[in-house]
Amino acid sequence: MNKDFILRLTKYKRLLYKLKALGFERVFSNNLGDAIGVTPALVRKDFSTLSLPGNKRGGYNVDTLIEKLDKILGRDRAQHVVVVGCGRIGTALMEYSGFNTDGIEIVAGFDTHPENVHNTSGVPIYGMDKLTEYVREHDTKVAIIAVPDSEASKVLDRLIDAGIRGILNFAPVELKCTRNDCPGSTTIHNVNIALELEHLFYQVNSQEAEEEEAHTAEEEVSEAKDKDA
Amino acid sequence: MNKDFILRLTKYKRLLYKLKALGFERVFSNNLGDAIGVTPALVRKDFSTLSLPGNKRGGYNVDTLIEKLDKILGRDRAQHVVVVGCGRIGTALMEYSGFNTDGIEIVAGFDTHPENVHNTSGVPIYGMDKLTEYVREHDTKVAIIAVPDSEASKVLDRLIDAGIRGILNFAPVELKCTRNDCPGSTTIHNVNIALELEHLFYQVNSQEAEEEEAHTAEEEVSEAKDKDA
DNA sequence: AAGTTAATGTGAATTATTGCACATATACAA
DNA sequence: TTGTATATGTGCAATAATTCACATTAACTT
Repeated sequence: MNKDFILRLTKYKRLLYKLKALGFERVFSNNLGDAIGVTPALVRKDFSTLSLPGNKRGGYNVDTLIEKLDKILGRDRAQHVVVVGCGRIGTALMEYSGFNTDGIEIVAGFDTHPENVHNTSGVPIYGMDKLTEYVREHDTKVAIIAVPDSEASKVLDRLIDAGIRGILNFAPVELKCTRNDCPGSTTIHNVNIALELEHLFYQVNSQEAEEEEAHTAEEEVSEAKDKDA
Repeated sequence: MNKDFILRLTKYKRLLYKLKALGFERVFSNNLGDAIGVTPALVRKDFSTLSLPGNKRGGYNVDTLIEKLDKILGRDRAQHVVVVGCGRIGTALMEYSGFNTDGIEIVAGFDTHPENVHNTSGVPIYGMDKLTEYVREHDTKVAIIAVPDSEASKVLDRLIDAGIRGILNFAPVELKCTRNDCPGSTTIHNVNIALELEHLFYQVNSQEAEEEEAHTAEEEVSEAKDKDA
């Protein structure tokens, strides 16, 4: 069960919801493949490994796929998230519009100075001292870390202690769990924006280098042609 | 040249900067491997494919690695980014602290209503009508999209027309370039927060399911033992 | 009702990625 | 200077991921 695989599943699911909204009743592996950028064979293989059934000629039933994928991806349960750190990024996330349609809800925010938080989102903001209690009481499993990097690992510890099992980290440090009670039991995703940008710069730069090379090669070819002529 | 590979390179680089700051002069493949979570063999393989030289006993020279990686990752050029959409997320990014140390700088923001933007970052904010001009004049290659989903693909088009080659998209839609002049020439990274969260929920949920299973299995084992006894 | 077309489902082949293991070289010690 | 320990560099092996190719079967057509 690999990262890319799960990512594809969520992409399938979101796409299927959109298709359903458009009135689609069934869909083919090549439609799905085109839309999320993989080969139809891979789509079929994915569905095959999940035992998602299709019809030999009629493709896949959209409703069936959605239902089964929702189950597999755990949408049958409430998907509640807390945000720790209510600065610019934290509060921005609370207002983020892309969640509601996915059954995900940010239910609370925590900050060392909740009284200073400028919050227009309607999500309640509590002091950090309430964090553990809240998470335990509400049996919250997923949290977003949006604190400064200096606080991040401290917060991580507290979250794990409180029972959080999935963490999305926006702090500009690569968090990973070093404690012995953690391996396997807590998943951390780092959204490292600087890293993403560097990645982009690399691609852009190397692309340009390639193009220059290609250009040079072209020139050489045309020179060769000139020679021939 | 795969995605994970490039990601590892940037991780190596960042780690090396930290190590340099700590006074390290050389470093071993197992140090690096431990820190970024891969085997030492893979580190050596990576460096080998990039012809990054090491010493048979003395490991790798930190300065050399940094210098070469910076070149490979394109840090020898200015790394300027513009942000399109100066809402909560856009302005939050402008204040983001993790960039400066990486030679990345957000140089301008664009918004349909620049006069309404509450901006404390010092980054100049312009109207959308200035976007193309600015990008062309400053030869900017990378942009962040932080507009509502309804605007995202429109903005994407404008950015590509203006000459942007790398895009980090925070709008809650999966952007990809559908135009014929685009394939290969523009790289788009989607930071889809909802997708990330779904991913986490999936992992958390499936982990719990596994644990329950394991628990059940354990019980069965202990029952079997009871039977034996 | 029979034939044809067009899709799935999947074993096998291919390709990409990662890890192993050891020859090789180099820093350091005695 | 000689020996030894230790880390690299890399062909090869193992594993994982993807694609191919085609048998299979269900929906349409006639």
